[in-house]
Amino acid sequence: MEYDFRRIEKDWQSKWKESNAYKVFNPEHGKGLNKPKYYVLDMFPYPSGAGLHVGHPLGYIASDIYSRYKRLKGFNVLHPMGFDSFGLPAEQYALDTGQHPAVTTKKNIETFKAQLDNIGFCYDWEREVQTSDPAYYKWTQWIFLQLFNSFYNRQTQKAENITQLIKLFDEHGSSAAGVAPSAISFTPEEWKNFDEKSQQDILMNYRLAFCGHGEVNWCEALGTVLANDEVVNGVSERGGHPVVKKKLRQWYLRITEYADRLLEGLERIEFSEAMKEMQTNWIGKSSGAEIDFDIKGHGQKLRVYTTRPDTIFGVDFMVIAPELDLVNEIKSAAQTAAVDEYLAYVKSRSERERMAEKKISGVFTGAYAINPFDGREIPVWISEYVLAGYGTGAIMAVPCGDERDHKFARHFNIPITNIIGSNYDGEEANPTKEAILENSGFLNGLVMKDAMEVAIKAIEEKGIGTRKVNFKMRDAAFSRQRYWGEPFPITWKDGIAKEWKGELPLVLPTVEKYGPGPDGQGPLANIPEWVAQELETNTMPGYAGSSWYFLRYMDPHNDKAFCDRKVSDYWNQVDLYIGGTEHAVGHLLYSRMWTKVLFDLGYIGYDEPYKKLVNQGMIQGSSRFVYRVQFSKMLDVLKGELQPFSTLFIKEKDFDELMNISVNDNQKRIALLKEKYPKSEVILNATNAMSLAKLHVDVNIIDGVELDIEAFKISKPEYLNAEFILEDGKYICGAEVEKMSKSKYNTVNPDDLVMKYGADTFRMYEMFLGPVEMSKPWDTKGIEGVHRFLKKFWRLFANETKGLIVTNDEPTAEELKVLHKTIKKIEEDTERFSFNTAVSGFMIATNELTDLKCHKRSVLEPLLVLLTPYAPHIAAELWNLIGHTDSILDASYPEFEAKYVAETSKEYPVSINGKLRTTMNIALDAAQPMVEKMVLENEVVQKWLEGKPPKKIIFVKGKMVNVVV
RNA sequence: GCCCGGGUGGCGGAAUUGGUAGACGCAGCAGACUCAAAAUCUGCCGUUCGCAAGGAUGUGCUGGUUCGAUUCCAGUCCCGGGCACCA
Repeated sequence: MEYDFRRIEKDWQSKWKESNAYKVFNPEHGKGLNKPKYYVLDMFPYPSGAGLHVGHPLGYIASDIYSRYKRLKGFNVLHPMGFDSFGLPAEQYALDTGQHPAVTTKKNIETFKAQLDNIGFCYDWEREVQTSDPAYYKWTQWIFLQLFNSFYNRQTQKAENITQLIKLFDEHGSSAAGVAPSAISFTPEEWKNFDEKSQQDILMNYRLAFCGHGEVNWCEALGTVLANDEVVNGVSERGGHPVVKKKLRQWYLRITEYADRLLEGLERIEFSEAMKEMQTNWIGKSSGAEIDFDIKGHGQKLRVYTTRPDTIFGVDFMVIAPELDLVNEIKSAAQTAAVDEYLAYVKSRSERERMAEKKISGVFTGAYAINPFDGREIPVWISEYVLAGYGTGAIMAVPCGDERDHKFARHFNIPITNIIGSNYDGEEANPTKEAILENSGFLNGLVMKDAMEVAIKAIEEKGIGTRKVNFKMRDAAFSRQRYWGEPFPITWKDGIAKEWKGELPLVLPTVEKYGPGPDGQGPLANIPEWVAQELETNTMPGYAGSSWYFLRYMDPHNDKAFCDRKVSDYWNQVDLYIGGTEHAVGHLLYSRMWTKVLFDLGYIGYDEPYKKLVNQGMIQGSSRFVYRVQFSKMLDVLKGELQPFSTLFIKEKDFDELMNISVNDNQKRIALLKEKYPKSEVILNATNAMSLAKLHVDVNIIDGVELDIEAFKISKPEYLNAEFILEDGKYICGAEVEKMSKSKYNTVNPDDLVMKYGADTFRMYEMFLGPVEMSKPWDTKGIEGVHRFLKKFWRLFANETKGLIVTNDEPTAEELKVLHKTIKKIEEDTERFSFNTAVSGFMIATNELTDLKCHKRSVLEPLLVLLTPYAPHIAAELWNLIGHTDSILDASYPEFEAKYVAETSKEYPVSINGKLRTTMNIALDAAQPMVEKMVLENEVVQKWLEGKPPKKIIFVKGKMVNVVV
């Protein structure tokens, strides 16, 4: 009876499918109610055309193991899967091939599902969601309308319906409590007398989803705007196309109103410190003050933002962002030419240039600001290092305390005032907060961090400024000029945006062509019927559908609500969320905001979606290279035809050496080759034209680093006559770790591994590679070891000749010890997501039981249950083989206490410095001084000190490890 | 530049967080079974001295605390990730 994993896995997968074994019940159906709930969620995939590679399932396997474990522990577990099926690549594909994105998406999803089922996940597919499904995006649109129809009440600190804001305006005008300051102030009467357009324009400034004109990240190549987190180093995250700032009408989410709550919420959830740090940095909260400076000889005031009001006496110059209108109002006649020239220069520089080369530049405006405390005249400069979009777009520069200000002052020879005495060395700025202030008027003698409060109070008393908190985070751009996304249920009439009157969903229409519409509009603008209805022509961004999907899984077929309140109360927060770090400041921030809004409006009962987040590491590809030298006939070169004449594959280090020789020095290159490979036919016949190339080779035809030359020639027939330079009869490939991708020929398809070793082996091997959180290059080599383990495990139950060999004998103490040790280890490891050590635990137990020749049911049965989450198919098969008629999926996880106690010796708990230790484990010569230091709570040690030594002390390598009475 | 992680055999990685460093697996070496192969099993496997028993040394580097440090502290050098003119 052999371990026939192919048959076993096929059988069980179809059995589980037929019996709906993984169906999850909501409480109203009766089945879940008496159990506590547990919600395990994976970040759902974008169904790309490339299918799954071995990197994808890492997190899915971990979550599947944990779900199955929790289920065996008696929880009602929700562990769904779905697809984030709106997005750019499908649309790009449509542009290229003319195939409708819905068609390709459907095909891709089918492939994904087949691949996932192959690995044996316990998804309830009846709960699948697809963001591009009208039944799903109906509710994305509905939630969008909730955002559109809400504002953030700063007094109650939550989202409220827009009608409440209208009421506030009716009663108190623009100065109503809780209403953010507005550009225009108005009384209740004025409000009521505004025409509709004016009223709507004002309301738009408060809606949580709003439309505005602003500088957006415009990507010409993609023909759409991008959110800040979708732009990396001045190019688009997807595709790496250049991004420029452009003023456009766009939809936004007013996420800035939630900045404080998004920060506060981090304290209540289990995210990794790194993740919290990333979100905190992105939100970028800082507190300080805004201060007005009079400008000499102008009615104008210059308002700056600073986090260090304590340094107000150290201000030696001011800097304004070049984009500010104020610049032109205050520039002096003498400086006008210089200022204009500088403005032109700034305008000529692209965002990328600005980021790439940060050189010190700027120009004096000719104006002076007056320090409100000592009346000093401070020159006002403009420079591109001050950003128009942050704070007031103007700063007070304190060179002795700020590195950038210091460099600027040095560069332009501006005299530096020292207010921190010896803490400033004249060479480098010192941003300390601990120094005692000097040359600082009424702040003299104060420690800087204490002086901050004093300074802010003085500023407020003088009426020249206020305490101010600023955030780096901006409102999120929420519209895309694309086709394959949710349409906005919004109509425009006379410049007023209104909720679409029809019944949701507003279905995405079919288009003839997917190209952009007129004037930077989306493809929807090409459809006459759409435009005739005055519908919004933008669509929502990719993160719209993913911002709330975790709620839809709870109640996926509800057509009355996005999710019944009773159901969302039952399933509550996601207990465990597994996914990559790449969504740190995108999806994870947006979905937290949406959750808070839905909570504020009373639709759900909690304001954080994810209780605990585990970031799985990326599995990188381990690429292999061959190093090609190609020669062409001289005659062909002269004719301009570079037909490859002969090909040679050389060693990596020789290739590197060749690369160091200039391309123009072909003779030198050939000489080097002749020296290295004097026997090579190819080189002896070499002519002048040589080309060098480092080529990716498919990792699947390589064993380690050794190239299978025959297989290589079959896959690339053009190299049939190529010559290979061998070392010890082998061609050794170069190796590099890169991102796993088809174009690098370093992807490994899980289907192939499942076919060769089985799903159970594949699952366990992915876990065995190392901690889930860790990124590591894929290496197929070790998979044999895990496969051997499963075969060995099988042989504890059955044997080729005799068949089933499980006995009903009583276990020995030694066997029980193995069992209990293993139970303890696997449980603890599974609880703390240490799946790699848990797999080791199974291997150790199997080895030990094999050595003990233990085939006893009472020992093997609990182990089998233990194994179920990790290798469900083999566990189910063996469970039935040993006579169970029920499903192992319903078995109850064994809750034995692990017992280490052996018959012959006892370990006594000893407390050292207040910490409990289970063993005494000390060097012999060090024992006496240590014992004197110990807090003695232990009879044996007490007696020892009284002169009654224990019966036996066990030493290992001179160290006492155990005490026996 | 700033902020987080992390440096342990030939390799992936363990070490219950201050108590036998290198579990488990891969690779390697030697052997058993076999006509042979596959499969399976046994032994060895950080470095170094030794025929051996055994000794010395060893967790990036330099110090420190401790009876005892891979673990804690200070300094330093590498590697990975995030942010990057946010005043």
